[in-house]
Order: sequence, then C-alpha cells, then structure tokens
Amino acid sequence: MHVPERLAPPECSDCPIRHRAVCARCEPDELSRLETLKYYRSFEAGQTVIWSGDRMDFVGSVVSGIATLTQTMEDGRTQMVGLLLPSDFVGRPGREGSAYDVVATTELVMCCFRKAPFEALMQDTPHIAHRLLEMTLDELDAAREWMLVLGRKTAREKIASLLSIIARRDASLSPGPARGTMVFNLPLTREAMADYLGLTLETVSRQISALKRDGVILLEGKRHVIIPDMDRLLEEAGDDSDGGFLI
Amino acid sequence: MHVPERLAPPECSDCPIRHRAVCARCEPDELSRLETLKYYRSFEAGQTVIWSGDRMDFVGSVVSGIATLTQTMEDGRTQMVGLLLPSDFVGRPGREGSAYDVVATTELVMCCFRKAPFEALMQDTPHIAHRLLEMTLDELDAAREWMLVLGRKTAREKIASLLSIIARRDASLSPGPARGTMVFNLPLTREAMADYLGLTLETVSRQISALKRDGVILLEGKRHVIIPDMDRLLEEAGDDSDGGFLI
DNA sequence: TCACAACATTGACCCAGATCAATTGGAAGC
DNA sequence: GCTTCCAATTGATCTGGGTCAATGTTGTGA
Repeated sequence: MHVPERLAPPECSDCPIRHRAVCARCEPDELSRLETLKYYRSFEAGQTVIWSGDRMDFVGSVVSGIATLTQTMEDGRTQMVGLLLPSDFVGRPGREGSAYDVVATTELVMCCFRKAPFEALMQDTPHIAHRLLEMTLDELDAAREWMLVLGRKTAREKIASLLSIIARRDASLSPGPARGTMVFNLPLTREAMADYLGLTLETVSRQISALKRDGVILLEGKRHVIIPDMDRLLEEAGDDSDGGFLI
Repeated sequence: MHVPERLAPPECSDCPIRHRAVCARCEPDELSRLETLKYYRSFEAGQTVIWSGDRMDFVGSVVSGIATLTQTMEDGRTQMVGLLLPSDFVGRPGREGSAYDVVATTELVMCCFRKAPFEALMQDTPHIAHRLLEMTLDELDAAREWMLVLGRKTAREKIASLLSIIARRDASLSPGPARGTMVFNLPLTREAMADYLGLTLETVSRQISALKRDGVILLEGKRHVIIPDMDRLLEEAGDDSDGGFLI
C-alpha cells in the first residue's frame, strides 16, 4: 500500500467543482476560510480511501476521478451503494466511523478538511450546511431511483439504466442536451458494474453484447461507449422518456 | 375518495414524537413558533397522501400510523423506496413536486406545515435545518442498507431482514434491549412486503411459511409475529450480529 | 348466518440469471 | 517478438424465484 500524496491545492476560485460541490453557495469570505483549512489528497486506481468501520477523521469532495461506496457481507457478496463523481461529498458530519468501504476506481484527487474544524465551520456557515442538505437530499433521490433498478428491473434494463446514468452525469459537466448521440468512457470494470447492479459479471458481459448486437450501443475497445440514440437507450432502461434519472 | 379531516393538534410539549422528529432540537421559543404554524391531517388506511408528480404544498411529520413511499414503472411494476414510521419527515424543502407516491398503510396522522412558511422558518432556525440534515443522512444510510438487501440477498434473507428492521424500529420506541424474544404486529400486507423487497407476494408467503416451519418465527394470526430469538433472526438475515441495521 | 371480498397459502411448471468452465483479447514487462 | 496477466467473452448447465392457477382463511356488512 501507498501513503497518500499531499499536493499543493489550487485556488478555490479556479476549482473545477467550485459550483457543484459543498462549497457552491459560499461567499468570497467564506471561501477564504475554507481555503485555509483545505488540503488535497490523491489516490491511485484501486487504492482504498477508507475501510468500513474505520474511524474517519476527515471529510471531503471528489475533485477528479471516480470512487465507489461498497458494502460487503461476511461471505463476500458485495453491493455498491454509491458512485462518487467529481463534486460529490464523502463523509458524514456527526458520525465517527465510515459505514462503507470507499475505493478509488480511477486515479482520484480529493479536497479534504479535518472533521472537527469542518463541523465547527458548518455551525456558523449556513451556506455550507444548506448546500450539504441539498446534496444529501439529491443523493437520497438517486439511492431511491437505484432501489427501483435493483428491485424491479431485468438485467438488460439494469445495464441500460446504468449506461444512461453515466451518460447523463457526463453530459451535465460538458454542456449540450442529453439527447441524440452521446459518447463517453465507461469508468467501471464489468465486475464493478455487476456490483452496482446486483448481477454477476458474466450477465453484465452478456447483456452488453446483446445491446451492442441490437444496435442500442456501439463499443470502441472495451470502455469507449457510443450511444447513437439516447431516447432508445432510455426506452430500454424502462424509464419514461421525460422523467428518469436525476443528474 | 375522502377529504382529509382536520384535527385540533395537541400541544407540542405533549407530542409523542417530540424527541425524534424534525423539531427534536428546538428550544421552547422555537417550538412556540412551530405551534402557530402546524396543523394536523389524518388519513384512512389505503388513502393516497400525495401522488407522484403532484405539486406538494406542505411538508410534515408522521405522528402515528405508517405510510409508504413507492415508485411505479409504466407497466405497473412497483418498488417501495421508503417506509415512514412515526417521527419520519415527508416532503422535500426546495422542490416543487413529489417524486413518489405516498400512501397511508394504516390509519395515519400527520403534523403538517405549509411549505413556504416552513422554508422561511428553516432559514433562521438552524436547529431545524440541522436536525433535518441529520435525519436525511440517517435515511440515506437506511436506503443504502436496503440496496444491499435488494441487490444481493436471497428471498429468505430478505424476509428475515425486513422482520428484523420492523422489530428493531418497534423496539426503539418502547425501551428494552433488541435481543432475545421480541413481539410485534406486522403493519404490511404480503403484497406490500413484496414491493418492499423486490419479490412477488407468493415468494413472500412461501418464505414466511418456511421461517415459521424452521422455528425462526411464530405467527398468531397473519399479522402478529413472535421472534423467539432475535440473534437467530439476524443470522438468517445475513447480518453480522453486532452491526446490522440502524434504527 | 350467510355471502362476499380481500388477503393469504400452496402446488406445478418455467425461465432469467447464476454457476462452472473454457477461451479470447490486449496491455505491460522482459 | 514472446510471455504473462487480467479483463472480458462465450458456452453449457443448473436453480431460485417468477408465473399461473386453485384453494383456504378472515373479517364485514346485508
């Protein structure tokens, strides 16, 4: 294992996640207080950020890269319960330990705060507390959407749902409508997708092959995905074309 | 359908959910502001409190009874995504419509606030905003625990998990350890249990019969459940005996 | 007290997805 | 270039839970 590297953090005003992260609503003076507290940490792909049950003495935001939140049963069955993309928040103010394993899926950079100072700051900075509530409510909505996927969708619908979630979140960073043709890199292995969807990796592979055969998706290599028609994919996912997933 | 009845609300200081609901951390003066805004509504078993997509002009807490949050796909498949017990909060400050159907499973009494005044109150009452964040984080934890149940557990484990959740939540109201023998009333039909667990009602019925046959549970009538040994049930649920579900 | 409706149980059969196993493909290291 | 290693694909077979259908139980209102 590798000791996480400390990097010189850039200015908050230049931060790529400035307008989506927990600090999104902060005024310049609040930002400068955060500026003095923050520190960057980076992790390599595959590295565990926090082990379930471990004492967690920091909180933070994903700046770049992707991490997963997973639960594991004693016999080894695992379920992913959260997919952390840039701007997502890690850690629970007011609780000691982590309930989940947090693992870097790609190279990962996080903007961290020691927990005690952050909690103190939250006390007298309603902008932060308010934004955190908003983000937590969004995560709860996403978790509930995901429960419908896990509980009631077929394997094919599950794959289509996952692809549409990733396509939408990708599109929400770069502008442009989430319609028509979309292109993105799949940041997960087949096994990680299986853990996300409550399937086996073989089933994931078969269903991706089937979607490719049926022209719903195109693959360049294993990871580069082209969606020729986003509406078609949403139909395969079992979502009504208007509603569907939150960003 | 029935127009919801308006009841004369009791004093907040006598309220059964005073110490667990969104108002739990309020000081007497804050409570008296809430007192002037609140109104009670009651619903009969089976009545829909809010339809998914409907404009939602109030928020509120469950005072007594049980409600469910469900999502439905166009073809009728439904998944329960939340089980609302006394003290749980309904509604999302900062959003117009409801994303889910909210249905009263039993007779239900709610303590409601019109949304705009409640949001205004939340602005300058950190005790409320803070408690709501705490409750939302707890709900997110519960949703993630549930995702493991939906994605990776067998039908038998799912039933055992549901029974242990209800037993624990029941026990958290009346004092006493969540160990040894436990007794409670099952507030859900077999169909509602199936919607909770991503199963069919036939499978629910078969697995309950199997748990009864194996002595893990005893039934008096269809709804009155006796758990002779809580640890045994937790083992059947696939939870390690110490950890497991949050209250 | 009977009849009806809603809820629940049980049985027979089937199929989507799991499991076990053998290849294939591609990138990294020598 | 060749080997190694790991991700991914594909095939053969099995099985847990779904589906369809009949029957049982309980509570309620005429």
